[in-house]
Amino acid sequence: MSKQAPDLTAALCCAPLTQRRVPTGTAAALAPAFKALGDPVRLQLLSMIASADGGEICVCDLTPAFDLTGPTISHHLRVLREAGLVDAERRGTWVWYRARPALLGRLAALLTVEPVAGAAGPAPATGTSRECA
Amino acid sequence: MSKQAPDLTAALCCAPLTQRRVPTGTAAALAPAFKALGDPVRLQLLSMIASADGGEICVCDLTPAFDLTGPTISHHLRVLREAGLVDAERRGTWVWYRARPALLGRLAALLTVEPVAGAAGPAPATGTSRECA
DNA sequence: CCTCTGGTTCGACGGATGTCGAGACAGGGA
DNA sequence: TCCCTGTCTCGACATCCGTCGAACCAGAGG
Repeated sequence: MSKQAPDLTAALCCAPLTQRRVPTGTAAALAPAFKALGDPVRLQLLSMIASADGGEICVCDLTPAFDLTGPTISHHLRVLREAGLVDAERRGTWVWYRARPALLGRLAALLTVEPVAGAAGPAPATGTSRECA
Repeated sequence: MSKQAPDLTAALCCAPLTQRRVPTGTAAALAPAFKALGDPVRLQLLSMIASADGGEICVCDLTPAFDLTGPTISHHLRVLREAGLVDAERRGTWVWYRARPALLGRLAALLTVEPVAGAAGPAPATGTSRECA
């Protein structure tokens, strides 16, 4: 529980990679998220979760989509959870996963090659992104 | 040398993660790039390369920016190279690195949360059938 | 109560990864 | 020529990662 969602407060800057050098703190805060995406299974899991109808999906619908055992899928889901990319909630018998678009948007903004004025930032997110020019 | 630039032809689709499920081939092709970004040192190296003045930077300017030995920096640069994120060229005594914006843009598009319609140029005519050229 | 199903945690295994020192290679200059 | 600087390769080491089987926990019904 305590490892859920690494402190993204260190990633104050969200200017694109290609514009100015990313600070050490930002790199340290965002690299785990990229590492979590660095596995084909997790990439597909996140996609299935994020594109699910209704915004959420049950683990029972994720597991049969891969040639992997239950514990392995559960491990990958925990990695995504601890990276802050998804969130889980148990309702009755089943556990439902949903995506966290805030971090996803921040990663996309970091990799953007063109400035793309009016960045698609997390509108309902915490506080104001004052640091983002 | 033969490992330079993994076949990105498998990543035919470039629709955002959140729109539809990422195919297995796309996930397998793009996951190594995310894995390469999953290290704070490599994230800073790529940023220094991509944001360098003139579009390229010498290894001799990268190495002193970290508390790491030469071989370690060289290793990280090779990972970025083999992921197709950067390119290297030797000119005289020094080796110069430059970014490859194509793959970077594809990764950013995959993580985009909003379609960003109309952000650049006229509206896309075909609505949801956004096929990658 | 017991049992069944869904999901997670634990422990273990093989393979990959990050880091270093030592050495090799490339190019420029004395 | 020899040497010096810059960069990469090699070998080694400790650690981390992906995967599995077995066991464990949480709810829903009997």
